[in-house]
Amino acid sequence: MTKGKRGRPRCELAQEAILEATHNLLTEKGGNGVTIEAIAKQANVGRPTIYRWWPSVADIVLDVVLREADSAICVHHEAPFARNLQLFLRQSVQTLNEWGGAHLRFLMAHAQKDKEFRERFRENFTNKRRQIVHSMLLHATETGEVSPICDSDLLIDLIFGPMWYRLLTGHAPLDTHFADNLTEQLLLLVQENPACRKK
Amino acid sequence: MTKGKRGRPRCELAQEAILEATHNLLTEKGGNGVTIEAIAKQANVGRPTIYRWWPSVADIVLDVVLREADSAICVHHEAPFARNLQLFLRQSVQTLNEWGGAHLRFLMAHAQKDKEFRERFRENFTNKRRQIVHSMLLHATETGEVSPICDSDLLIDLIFGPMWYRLLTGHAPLDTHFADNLTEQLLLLVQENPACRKK
Amino acid sequence: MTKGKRGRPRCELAQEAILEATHNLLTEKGGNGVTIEAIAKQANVGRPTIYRWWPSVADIVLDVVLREADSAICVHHEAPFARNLQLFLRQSVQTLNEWGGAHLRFLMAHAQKDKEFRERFRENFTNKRRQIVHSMLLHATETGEVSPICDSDLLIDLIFGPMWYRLLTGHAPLDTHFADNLTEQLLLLVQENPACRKK
Amino acid sequence: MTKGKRGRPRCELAQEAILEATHNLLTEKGGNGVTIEAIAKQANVGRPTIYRWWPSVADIVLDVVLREADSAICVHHEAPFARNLQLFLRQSVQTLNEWGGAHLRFLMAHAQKDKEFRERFRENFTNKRRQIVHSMLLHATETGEVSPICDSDLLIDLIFGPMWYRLLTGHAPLDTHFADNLTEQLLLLVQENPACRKK
DNA sequence: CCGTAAACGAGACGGTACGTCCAGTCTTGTG
DNA sequence: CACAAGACTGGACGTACCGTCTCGTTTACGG
Repeated sequence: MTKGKRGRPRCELAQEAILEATHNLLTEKGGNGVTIEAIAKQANVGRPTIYRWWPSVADIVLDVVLREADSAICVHHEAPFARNLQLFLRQSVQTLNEWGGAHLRFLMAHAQKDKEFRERFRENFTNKRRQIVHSMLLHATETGEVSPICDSDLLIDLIFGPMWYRLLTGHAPLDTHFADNLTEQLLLLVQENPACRKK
Repeated sequence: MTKGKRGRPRCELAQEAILEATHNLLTEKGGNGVTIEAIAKQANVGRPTIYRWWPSVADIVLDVVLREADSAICVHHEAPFARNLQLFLRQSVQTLNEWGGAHLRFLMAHAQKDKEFRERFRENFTNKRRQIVHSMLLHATETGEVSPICDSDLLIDLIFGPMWYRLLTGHAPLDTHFADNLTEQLLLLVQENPACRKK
Repeated sequence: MTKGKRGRPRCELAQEAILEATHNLLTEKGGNGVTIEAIAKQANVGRPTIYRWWPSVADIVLDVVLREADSAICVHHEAPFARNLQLFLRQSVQTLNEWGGAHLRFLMAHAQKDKEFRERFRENFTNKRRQIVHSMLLHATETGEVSPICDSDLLIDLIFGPMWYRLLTGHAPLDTHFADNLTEQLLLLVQENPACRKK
Repeated sequence: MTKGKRGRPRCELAQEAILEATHNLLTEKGGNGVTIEAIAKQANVGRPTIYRWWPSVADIVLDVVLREADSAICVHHEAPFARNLQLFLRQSVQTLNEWGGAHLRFLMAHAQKDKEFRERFRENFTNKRRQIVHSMLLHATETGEVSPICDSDLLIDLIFGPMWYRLLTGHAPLDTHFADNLTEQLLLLVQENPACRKK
C-alpha cells in the first residue's frame, strides 16, 4: 500500500480564515482578545481544528507575523551599507507602528510563559531577523564600508535591543526620528571603530 | 470628634509573607506558578487580603523587585564614569542571572497584557533605572569625561535595550563578557563622539 | 451495455470485522470503550463505512447480540415445562455471566437515550425473547402442565424482570442458585394457581 | 446591588436552583437534555459550582429523586400486608408515570456507564427501597400474615424487577392494572407458599 | 477595660477560557 | 463506485484561576 496521501486533504481555506481572524482580533481588540475560542468563532471553525495545526495561540500569531514579514523584507545589497541600515530600521519601526506592534508584543509576552514556544519564536523569527542584518554586515565588511566586526552578535543586539525595548516599555515613541538617530549611532560604532579594528 | 484609627491595624506580617511567597514561587516554579491562588496558599493568607493591597499578581512581583533592587543599587559618583558604567552593567547582568531574570521576564510579559500596569511598571521601575544612568551621564558630562549628550534617551536605550533583548529572547548568555563588551562599545559612542559634539 | 456490476463490490469482510471489533471492545474495555471511533480503528475500517450500515453504535451491539443469541437459544418442547423453564433461566443467567452482561447493559443504557433505538431493541430482542417463553407457556397449557394463564404478559415480566434487575443494579449475583430459586417460585405461580384458574 | 445576593449565603440557594433546574430539564427535554452545561445555564450557576458538590450529572439527578422519594414514601404498618403491598406498588407505579420515569431511566442508564455511580445508586436508592419492602415483609411474618420467607431477596426482586423491566423496555404500560395484578401474584407466593414453608 | 470596627483566614460564588474527546458529515484518492 | 483515510464543524466535557463576596474570628485602639 502506497504510503502516499489518503483521506480528505486539509482545507486551506480554514487555515487562511484562522490566520486572518487572528490578525483581525489582534489589531482590533489587542492582545487580550486573542483567544482560541474567539479565533474559532471569528473564523467559523471548530476549536479542535485549530489545535490540529497549532499548539497554542502564540504559534498562530507567529505564523501571521512570519507570513507578513516575509513579504515586507527587502534589502538591496547593492546600496551602500549606511543607506541599507537606515532603510531597515525605518521599515522595522514603521511596521511596528502600523500593525506589527500588537503582534510582536503578544509574541514576546507568550515567549516568557512557554519555554518551548520561546525556542520556536527565537528560531523562526528572532534569529531570522538577526541573520538578515548579519549578512548585511558581512557584505559591508567585504566591500570595506565597515570595519571588521569583532563581536557581531553584540552589534546586532544594539540594533534590535533598543527597538524591542521601546516597543515593550513604551517609554518613548518608535518613529522615524528614533530610527535615524539609532542608525547614526550604529554607524559610528561600525565605521572607524578602534575597538573592532584592533581585534 | 477625633476619628483617628479604629479597628485592627493591618498586619504587616501578612504583606511580608505575601512578598516572600511570591518571590519563592517565582524562583522555584517560574512565571507560570505565580498565581494569586498559589501565593495565597503559600503565604497562608486569604485571597481577598492580597487584593486589598495589590491589584494584580504583577504588582506584587513589582514590589518584590523594587524592594530588592533598592538595596542592590550602588553608584559612586566619585569613581570614573567608565568604571561606573562597567560596574552598573556587571551588577545588572549578575542580578538577572542570580534571581531577577524570572521576575523581570514575568513583569515585562504582564506589562504587555495590562495597559495600566505597563504604566506603573514604567513609572516605578523602568524610568527609575533610566534616571540612575541619566544622572551618571550628567555628572560625567560636567566632569568632562564624556562629550555633551545630544540624545541621552537613545543612549540609555542602547544600554538597557540589549540587556532586555537578551533576557527576553534568550538567544545569547547574559554574562560578564557581554557586560564588558557592551561597556566598551558604549564608551566609544560617548567619548569623542562627533555626532554628539556637533550638536 | 450490460449493466452488470460496476465499481468495487462491497466488502462483507468489513462488516464482519466491525461486529467482531465491537464484541472485543465490549468484553475487553466494557461499555465505555465502545465508540464509533474505536470500532473503526480496531476493525481497520473508515468511520463512514460504519454509518453506511448502522445508525449508531448500539445497533452494532444489537447485531452482535442477535447473532450470538440466535445460536444459543435451544428449547425442546418435548421436555416437561418445569425442566424447560429451568433450562431457559439457567442458560440465560449463564450467558449474562459469560459474555452477554456487558452487551445487554450497554444496550439497555442506550435504549434510554435514544427513543427510536429503544423500539428497535424491543422489537428485535426483548419481544423475541418474550415470544419464546410465551410459546413455551402456550404449549405447556395445552399439555395441561400449567394452569391456563390469565395474564401471560405479567408472568413473562416476572421471568425477565428479576434477571434484568439484578443485571442492571448488581445488588446480587446472577448465578445458578438464583435461576433455580426463580424457577421454583415461578412454577408455584403457574401450577395450581387459583388466581389464574378462575379466569 | 439588589440584583441578588452574591457570595457565600447563595450556597444553599445555588444547590436548590441546581436541583430544580435538573428536575425541570429532565421532565421537559428528557434525559438527553440533561447536561452539566444546560443545568448551569438554567440555574444561573457557574459550572465549577456544580462540580464542587456533585461528581456527575447522574448524582444530581439521584439527589433530586432522593429528595422527592423521601417525601413520597408512606407505609403504615398497622394496615394489613396485602393492602400495604398494593399501596406500595400503586404509588410506585404512579410516581413513575407522573414524573419519576425519566429520572429513573436516566439514573439506570448512567449506572451502566459509571461503575462507581452504580454503587452509589444502589446504596442510596435501590437498597433503600428494598429495605422498605423487606421490613414490610418482616413485620407481616411476625403477625402471621405471610409465611416465613425463605429467600426474601428473590421475593423483593420479583417486586421491583417487573417494574423496572416495564419502565426500561416500555413494552407494556405501567398502570394501576399492572400494579394490582402484580400484587395479586406476589400475594399468592407469599401466602401458603409450600416452598417457603418447608424451609 | 471592654466594645467595636478594621483586617484577617477561609472558601463559595458566577464566570471565562482552556485543551480533549467524540459525534456525524464531507471530501479525496485508491483498488 | 465502495472503500480507507482523515479533515471538517460542533457540542459537551472536566479543570484551573479569576475577581468578588460573605462568613465568623482576631486584635488593638478609643470611649
